[in-house]
Amino acid sequence: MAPPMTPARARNAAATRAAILDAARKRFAREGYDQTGVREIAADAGVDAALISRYFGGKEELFAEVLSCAPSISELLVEGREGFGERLAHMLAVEPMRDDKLELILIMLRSASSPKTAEAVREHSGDSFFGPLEAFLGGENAAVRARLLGCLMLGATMNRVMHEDFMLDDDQRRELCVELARTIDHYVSGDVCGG
Amino acid sequence: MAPPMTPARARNAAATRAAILDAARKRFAREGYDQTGVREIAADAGVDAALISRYFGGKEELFAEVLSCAPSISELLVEGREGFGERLAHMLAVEPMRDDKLELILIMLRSASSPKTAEAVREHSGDSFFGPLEAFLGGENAAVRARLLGCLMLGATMNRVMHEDFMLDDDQRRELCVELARTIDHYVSGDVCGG
DNA sequence: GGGTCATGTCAACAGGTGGTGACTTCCTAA
DNA sequence: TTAGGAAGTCACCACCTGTTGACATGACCC
Repeated sequence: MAPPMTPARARNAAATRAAILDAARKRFAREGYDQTGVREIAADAGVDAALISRYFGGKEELFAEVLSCAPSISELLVEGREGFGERLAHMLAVEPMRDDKLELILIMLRSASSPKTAEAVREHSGDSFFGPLEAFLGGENAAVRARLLGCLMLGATMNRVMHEDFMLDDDQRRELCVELARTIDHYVSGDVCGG
Repeated sequence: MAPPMTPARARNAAATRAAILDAARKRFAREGYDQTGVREIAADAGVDAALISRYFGGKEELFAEVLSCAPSISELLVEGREGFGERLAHMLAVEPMRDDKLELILIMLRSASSPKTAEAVREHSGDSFFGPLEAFLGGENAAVRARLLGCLMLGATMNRVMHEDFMLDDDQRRELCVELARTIDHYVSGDVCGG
């Protein structure tokens, strides 16, 4: 008589930790820190809620751990400058939301207002967002251009999730994508538009 | 012998309502819906927390009322197209945060993640943000350009409040302002940059 | 001046939150 | 085979939140 339902993972602490971390990352990205309860995370992970406090110390520490494990912005940059604007704009505006790519932005976006997480989000976006972006851009005013790109990325993502796909139809979203790509490339290259 | 401490407002329902509304607007803009408790709002307004439910039906209805009373984006548009980009960029990036101007954006920003308010925010931003903006822009693709401006405004505001003034010094913020103004004017005029 | 209704106060409740400690179960090493 | 500890489960606590109903008090009209 086997145990009623060994849930694919049999008393493996590392796997349990990973499962919690994974469930938390998805929940935080979709709902934000405040709207996510430890019981929901635990249910998703198939574990008891008490384990979250046991393994991570608490919900707040779990969030910090999620942030530090989340994929950095670097994954967007490895393909280099060629067609960067188009790729990024496409991902921001027309592609179906890729959780694995935009997850970090979504987490930051939806948890930036919570005082418990604001500090962690701020620190992490400095280290894992603007840092790599500045290095990628290079040049004298890289910091400023990185912020401009950041505005565009955060604003686009927020607008897209707040309203359903910007409240635009597919054609309009493609138009938006074209303009977005131009602006992004403009910020990347660093040359001015109007003289 | 005057009453011991008539707190500036003596059993005036309209004034009490207004005081609650005012306190709520400021709190919602600074902390967001979730982080604001009815007891805090009531304390700011100098009234009892029970009056919020009595006058507005509940916290959620109070938020809706705040939204519908908040100044629309139109106030930014009345000065017309001349120097619009520079004015807007200046306000977004270098001016000290004007509560009266950016309050609506801040409220939407900080309360967009809460399921209780998401619907109201979505509706209101359609009616009071993108609507007037589209009308202001005019032209064939006004809807798309309005969204682009929306991305920039939301993203800039979010970046500015998330990090302390973009994590930039004054000179860099002025640089950022210049580029921002260019991009804004570009979206407003609707002509393309690179050919 | 007294009745009456609007206005304001207070205490308590129900629901939900994260966290904690005692208990059980399973694996493993002596 | 059996102690011992790791891994997991459960019940419960303390806290906070929005809301409600009963009560007090003021103003206003007859």
